[in-house]
Amino acid sequence: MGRPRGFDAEEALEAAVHVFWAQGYEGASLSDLTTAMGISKTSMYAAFGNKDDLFRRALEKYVEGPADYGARAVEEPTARQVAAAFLQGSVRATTRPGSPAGCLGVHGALATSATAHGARDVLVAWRRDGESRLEQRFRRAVEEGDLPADSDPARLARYVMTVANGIAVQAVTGATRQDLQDVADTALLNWPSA
Amino acid sequence: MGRPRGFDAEEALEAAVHVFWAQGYEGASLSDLTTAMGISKTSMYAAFGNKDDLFRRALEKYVEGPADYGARAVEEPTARQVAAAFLQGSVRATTRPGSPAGCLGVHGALATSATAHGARDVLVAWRRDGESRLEQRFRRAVEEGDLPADSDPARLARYVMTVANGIAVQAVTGATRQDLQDVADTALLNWPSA
DNA sequence: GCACTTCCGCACCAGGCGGTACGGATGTGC
DNA sequence: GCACATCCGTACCGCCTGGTGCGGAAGTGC
Repeated sequence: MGRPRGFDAEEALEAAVHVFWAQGYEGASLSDLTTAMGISKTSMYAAFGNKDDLFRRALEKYVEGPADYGARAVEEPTARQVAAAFLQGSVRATTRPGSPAGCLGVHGALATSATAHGARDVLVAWRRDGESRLEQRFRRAVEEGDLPADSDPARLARYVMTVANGIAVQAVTGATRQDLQDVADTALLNWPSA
Repeated sequence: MGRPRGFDAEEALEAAVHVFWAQGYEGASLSDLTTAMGISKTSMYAAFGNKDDLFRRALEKYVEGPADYGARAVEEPTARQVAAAFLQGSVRATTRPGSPAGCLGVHGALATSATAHGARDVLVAWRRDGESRLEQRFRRAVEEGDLPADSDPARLARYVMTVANGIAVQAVTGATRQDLQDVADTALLNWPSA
């Protein structure tokens, strides 16, 4: 009952994802966001709560969409393929034509003004979670004999995540998709095998 | 002649370096800066110009101080030692006790609000310059027979820089010095040799 | 101790920030 | 078509931003 919402919330959220992706949490002002979303501040507050809530919703949408390569990578059959898929996924996500360069998560995680601490903490937790999923996957690979028994799953996971983070930084500062694919390939030259 | 300045400009600049390092260009407000520097806004403007100029001066001091590992690394005798020194330098600089975690350059390069474009461009240029110094050094290594003849110096340089950038991101989000040293070691396991 | 130069604390500026109060417009179920 | 719930444009809030004008205090060389 009552008058229904005059805009598509999912579409508006999609627009917000792009703004946060391009400008980070702090760099994205409410004006930037609502202009891109095509709605007024009032509508945004009614529909999403506040800037912080909007960011969390946007992050969810980002994780399920452009950044779903993490969840898919761990499904690969071997540890090497997991690592390759993860890095290739990060290369593609951070250099996607028509989308902002870089990674929404990395942008936001480095935001440091006091008002952005909430957003930052969410992102740090997300990154940690991704790393721990990789670690568990690599631990399974050791059990399955797919990685040498003396491998250190935590260390490998951290290595892969670090390279992916570096790729995100490079993408923002102008590296091309091919440049970064070369980096990803280079990073995997020494991958341990059982 | 006239009344001399009541504070040490180099000391004040040092304080500004720490604030920019911890909070990035956008995250560091004039209040944050002048409070840490122990001077008034007026004095800061008289001594340094404006926020942008202050940032450039701070970056210079950062490059000559905490981030001088780049210039020193390329002096190492072999390409492998160059890469190892560069990565170890970045690990140490980004996890230095008593200093902010992470890299001033990476923080600032990801700052994206329109007012920060000046600072960002300076940092992107700095990063590019560092990468090209590494590339030149690796090209020399190929000539000297220190790297295989079919090595790609640009690719190796980009790889090293990418890992270093990833290290900076990880440092901000809580990785320890030991964690990151492990990452650096892992990154060098596959280093090509002639 | 004088004339002069520089410093620097205070009060202020316009503009943007995230966020909200209000009330008329708009659509709903009955 | 009525009563009601919801939407949303406007106008506004206090606060902080980077930056400045002013005038008295402070130190200089002579």
